Amino acid sequence: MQTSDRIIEAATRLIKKNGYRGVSTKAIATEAKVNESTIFRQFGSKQGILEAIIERHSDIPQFEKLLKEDATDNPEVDLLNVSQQYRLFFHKNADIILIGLRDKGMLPELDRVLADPPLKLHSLLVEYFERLQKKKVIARQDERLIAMSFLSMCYGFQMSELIHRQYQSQLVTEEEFYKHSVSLFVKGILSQS
Amino acid sequence: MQTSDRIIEAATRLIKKNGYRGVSTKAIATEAKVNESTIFRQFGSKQGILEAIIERHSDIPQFEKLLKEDATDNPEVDLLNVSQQYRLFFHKNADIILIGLRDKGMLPELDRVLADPPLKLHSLLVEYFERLQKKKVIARQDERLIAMSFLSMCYGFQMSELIHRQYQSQLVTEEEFYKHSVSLFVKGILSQS
DNA sequence: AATGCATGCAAGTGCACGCTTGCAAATCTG
DNA sequence: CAGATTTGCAAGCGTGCACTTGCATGCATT
Repeated sequence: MQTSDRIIEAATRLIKKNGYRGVSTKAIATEAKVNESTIFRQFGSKQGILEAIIERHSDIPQFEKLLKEDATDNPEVDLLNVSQQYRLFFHKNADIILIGLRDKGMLPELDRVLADPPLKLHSLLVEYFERLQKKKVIARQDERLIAMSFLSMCYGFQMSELIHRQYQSQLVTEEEFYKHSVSLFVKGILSQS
Repeated sequence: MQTSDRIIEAATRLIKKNGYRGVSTKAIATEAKVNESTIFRQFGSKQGILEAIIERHSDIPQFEKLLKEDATDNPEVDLLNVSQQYRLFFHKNADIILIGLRDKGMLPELDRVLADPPLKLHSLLVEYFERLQKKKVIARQDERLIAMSFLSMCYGFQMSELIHRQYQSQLVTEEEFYKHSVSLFVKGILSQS
């Protein structure tokens, strides 16, 4: 069915821009070139559209694999992989994340898309750094803190891109940022204080 | 006048939680224990409340001083100061930032509170790192990139605290985070590749 | 050709919202 | 105390919103 796709896409575009409450079903219908009644026949209610948007974009990143089975225990390699995966996650879910920021608290599942990945990634990074310390690959230090530093760096860069992209011409490209940041971070955790 | 204060505080609380469009003037009146008509006599319109909220919180951070006149050119010291200032900025403007995230695009000034500080800080950091390189305090590297790494780290940590504080019990405290992160970052930019 | 289904169209319903107004009570000010 | 200002109260206005419904039309399947 092509109609409901057009509705979902139109709604996504508008809600991302104006927030759920800032968009009327009439506006969605116009944007989707569809009669307003069709929306309700397809999704039942306005909230039904939002649920459909979320369901369609449910894409949860798989950090476990990168930091456990596939880990090389060379932090420069592994962390670059993780950062790429995280970046990919932001790109795939950009719409939902932006909607989630605007309409936090509307749907529990929407909040989870926003809150879960960083939490999950932090705990995996803690485990990873613990292991590297036991193997004496990196210096002794508080794993919680280095995990948080690395996570904040990636999270901050991506969020800033999402939130401010329209206002600021790209200061640095994603690729050079991660290449440089990961190596800078690794130097930091390798060196003995 | 105590009445308008109560209205502004009530409105801030509610808008932060539900977004501008998610809060009715009636709800604000109830929360402020004030008659609804009083709101309009005081602020003229619903948008007038929002403008008053913004005006009241206009608090722009002064990074220039820290990175120019007062700079010690010891990066560990200066960057810790900057991070503290940035952290302070987030605390003072937490309400507005959260509202700005929700209702981006409603008022130009609201958008600016959100977008300007990171941009400004980035350009100041670029200048700062340029100078340290000329003085051979730190190794040769792209100032734009180290500035962005440091900024993203601070921005990411603070944004994550603002956005997720309710969901995640604090993983690390602000103080230990900055103490650790700054020193890790400085190690990274000091070491020769 | 007949049946069923998705859609368009037009009209409408009820409700919540932003906002106004007139008047009385309360509170402040000189 | 007198006058002015600020509030509460109650009623109401117009509008936009989410959502419904009945009917007509096109379109695909059998």
